[in-house]
Amino acid sequence: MPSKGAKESAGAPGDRPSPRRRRADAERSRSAIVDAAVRLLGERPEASVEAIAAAAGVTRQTVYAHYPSRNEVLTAVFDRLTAETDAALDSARLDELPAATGLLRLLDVSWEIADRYPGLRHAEPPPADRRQESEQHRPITDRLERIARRGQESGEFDRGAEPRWLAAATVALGHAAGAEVAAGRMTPAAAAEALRTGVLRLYGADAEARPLPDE
Amino acid sequence: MPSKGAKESAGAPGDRPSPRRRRADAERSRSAIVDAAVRLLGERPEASVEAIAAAAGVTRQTVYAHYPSRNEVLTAVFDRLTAETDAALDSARLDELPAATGLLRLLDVSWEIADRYPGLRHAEPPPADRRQESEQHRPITDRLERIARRGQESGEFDRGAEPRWLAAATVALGHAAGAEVAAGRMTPAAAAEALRTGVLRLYGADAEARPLPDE
DNA sequence: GGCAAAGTCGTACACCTTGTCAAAGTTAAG
DNA sequence: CTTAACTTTGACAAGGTGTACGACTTTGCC
Repeated sequence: MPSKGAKESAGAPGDRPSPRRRRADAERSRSAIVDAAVRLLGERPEASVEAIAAAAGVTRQTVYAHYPSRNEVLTAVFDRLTAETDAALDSARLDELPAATGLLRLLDVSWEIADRYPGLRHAEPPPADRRQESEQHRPITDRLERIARRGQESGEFDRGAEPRWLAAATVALGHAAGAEVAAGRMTPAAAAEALRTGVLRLYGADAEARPLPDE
Repeated sequence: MPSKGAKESAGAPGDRPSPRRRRADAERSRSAIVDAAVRLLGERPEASVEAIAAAAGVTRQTVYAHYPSRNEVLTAVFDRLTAETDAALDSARLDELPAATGLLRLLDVSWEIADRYPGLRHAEPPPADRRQESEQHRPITDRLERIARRGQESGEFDRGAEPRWLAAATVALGHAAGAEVAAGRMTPAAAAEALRTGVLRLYGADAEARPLPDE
C-alpha cells in the first residue's frame, strides 16, 4: 500500500460521544452490519467483508464507510458480545451474593451466552489488536477479580493466589470447557459441571461452601 | 510439484521411516522450510508462504512442492514443536516420579519450550484443521491424562474430575499463564509459580504433598 | 562418468480479498 | 424543499493463495 493517506476526515467512522448529526439511517446500517457479522462469524470465522455486507443488506463500501478495516468490524462484534454479557451479569446482582455463589452464577451466565455463538470462540482476534485481546475481556475479568478479592477477604476463598491471575485462569478454563464440548468430548452439562468444580478448586473455596448445581 | 502426487497419499508428516525414493535434496528443503516457518511464525504468525520460502532459501513453488497448502506448513510446524516437547518429556522420565512431582516437571519442561517461540502461541490454527486442533496436543494431553489417572489411583490426587478434562484444563491454564506473561501482567517466574499451584489445586493434590518450587 | 529421474527455479496466470477513490443516486433532517 | 449525510455503482491497486509448465540442476545409481 503506497498511498496511505488516512485523510478520512469528513467521513465519520466510529465516532465519539458527540452526536454531531448522525442520521438514523447510518445507525441502522451500523447495527445491521454488526448483527450480520455476529451471525456470520459465529459460524464461519473467516467470513469476508463482502459476505458480511451482503448478509447485512448493504454494500461492501458501506461497511468500510463505518469501519475502517475488517479488524474494526471484528472488534465491534467482540464489543457487542462483551456488552451483552456485561448487561446480563448486571442483572444477575452478583455483588449481593456470597462470593462463591456469585462466581458460579457468573460462570453460568457467561457460559450460556458464549454458547450461543459457537464459532466465535475460534474467531481469530484481530491480529493488530492482539495485544488488546485481554482488554476486550476486561469487563468480565474485572468482575471476576472483584469476586475473587471479596471472597478472599471474607475467607470463602484461599488467599494464595492473585485475583488477577484467578480471573485470567477462570476465563481460560471456560474456553477449555467450551472447546471440549465443541470437540464432542464432553456433553454441555458435564463440561459446565467440570468447569464449576474446577474453578472452585482453583479459588480454594471450601468444598462445603458449595451450593448445589442446577440441572 | 505434480510429480509427487500419488506417492504422498499416506500423508504422515513424520515421514522419517520411508526413505523409499525421496532424494536427500528434498529432505533438506523440507526441513529448511519447517525451520524457517518455525522461526518466522514465531514472530509473525501471518507470515506469507513467500516470506517463509525466502527465509528457507527456496522458492515459493518449492514450498508448494512439499506442502500442498499453507495450512499444511502450519501443521508441520505444529508437529515439529509437539515432537520436540514430546522428546523432552521422554527424557524427563515422568513415570518414575510421584504423580504430583511428575506433573510439575511436565509443566516446567513444556513451559520452557513454549516460551522459546513466543509468537507461535497466537498462530492461528489452520482453519481447516481447527477441529483437529486438540489432536495436535495429543501427545502432551495423553501424558497429562496418564499422570492424572495415576495420581488419582495412588491417592495423591482427588478423584472428583475426569483425567481427560484435567488434561485439557491444564493446557488451558498453561496458555493463560503464557498470555499473562506476554501481556506484561506477570513476570515469567510469577506466572510459572501461579500455574504450578493452580494446577495442583485443580487436581486436588494434597497441599503438603507439594514439592518445593525450584528457582 | 554418464544418464534419467527427482527436484528446483522462473515466469505466468486465475482467483480472491482487502482497502481506496470518485461520481451519481437516495434518503433523512431541518 | 433543499441540503448534507448516507448509500450505491463501478473501477482499481496491491498482495496473497494455489496451479501450471517448460527449462535448468542436482542426485542416485548403473
